[in-house]
Amino acid sequence: MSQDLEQRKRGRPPSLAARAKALRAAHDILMNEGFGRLTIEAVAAKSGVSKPTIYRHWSNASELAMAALMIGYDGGETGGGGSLEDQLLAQMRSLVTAFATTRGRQIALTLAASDPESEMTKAFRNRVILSSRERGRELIEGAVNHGSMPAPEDIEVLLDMLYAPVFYRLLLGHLPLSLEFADSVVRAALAIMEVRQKG
Amino acid sequence: MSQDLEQRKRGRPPSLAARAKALRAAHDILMNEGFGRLTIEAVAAKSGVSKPTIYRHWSNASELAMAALMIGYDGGETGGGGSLEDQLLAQMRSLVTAFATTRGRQIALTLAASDPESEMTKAFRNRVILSSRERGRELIEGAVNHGSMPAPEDIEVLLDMLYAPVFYRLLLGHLPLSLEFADSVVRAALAIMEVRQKG
DNA sequence: TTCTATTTACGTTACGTATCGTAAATAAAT
DNA sequence: ATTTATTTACGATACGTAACGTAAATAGAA
Repeated sequence: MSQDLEQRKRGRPPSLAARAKALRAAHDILMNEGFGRLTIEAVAAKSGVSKPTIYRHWSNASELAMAALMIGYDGGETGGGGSLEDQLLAQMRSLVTAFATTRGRQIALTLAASDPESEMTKAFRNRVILSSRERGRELIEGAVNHGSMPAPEDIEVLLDMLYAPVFYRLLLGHLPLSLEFADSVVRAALAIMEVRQKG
Repeated sequence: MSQDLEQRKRGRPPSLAARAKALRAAHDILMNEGFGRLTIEAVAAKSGVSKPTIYRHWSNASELAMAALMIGYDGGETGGGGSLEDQLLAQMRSLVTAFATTRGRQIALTLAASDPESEMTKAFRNRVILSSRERGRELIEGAVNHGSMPAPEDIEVLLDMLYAPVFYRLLLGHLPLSLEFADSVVRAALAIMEVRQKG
């Protein structure tokens, strides 16, 4: 076997097909019936994947729910090319798309509003809020190192200004979380950087 | 409430109907499908009694199987009246009746042949073999105290001669376990007692 | 190269319990 | 005597795992 391919473990490999079936079923239940109806038994029944197999991939229903929620959200990682603005725009749009639906927002709210110490809440915060912010940091630091933009005076402030408005709307729901809104936030944040550079 | 009636516990009483339904279903499964098919899930499905309720009455499938097996066996306790011979005959017939069917014998064999330390085997030994023997002891001692027969020289030997042949045939199956056989054993044992009395 | 042995995953079925809403009982208050 | 409060059992549903037979893979022997 070629040395640049990861050597496959002995024995029957885990089935990506089974995993995908379970995730799709979980996603369907989340979107169509709601968070409360997402149970291991329901996913097994709907997907045809056995409970032992589901438990081989995820520890509990919360983990599965989180993974299912993430199906439509790739963290902007596909936006590898283009300028910093292009990349940030791609990430923001992906983020917004994942939660813009009514049900998506309900689920996110349920997650964020539950016990702060619950696995679900911690998973949401880590997987979505903090990881999005870290991805943004990577993009900005990459652009600075690349010489395509000057180092910001305070990158933490910049990151907060990028992501706070999106999660603010997501969690409060007082105004629509649209792609236009995502674009505006990115452009405004970058404009601040340009002003600072000129001033 | 009358003081000679056991005061009923507070709260919802256990349901004798539920218990009876579960026992009947278990008995049907034992007789029609065999010991291996007797599972808590099968009994719940067949009887309509929930698994939690079944577990309130019996600790596991083995206990339930034993209880179901005993449905047709009342330990000869109904033979309250009559002579010692009448009582022993009634008990022996009841015992034989419980195991005389092909399936009954298969089940008893399965029980007796399994791991000597298993709960099932212990339960069978205690509930059937030893308790039958103890019931016989009670009947004989009752008759002696009653003055209707003299004390046997060795009651343990007498009990063995009464019950060993029945269980011997039950467990080996080399000859039929019939009501006539039960009658013969009782009469032979009593005849020995009479001979000893005269000799 | 083919065959056999071994390892690991999958599905089936069962286990035994947790949680919750409801039912059936008694105890206490009115 | 009636109503309300409290206790305990029931059924529904879900959880998470055990055991087993089979499938899908690699490793080793021939």
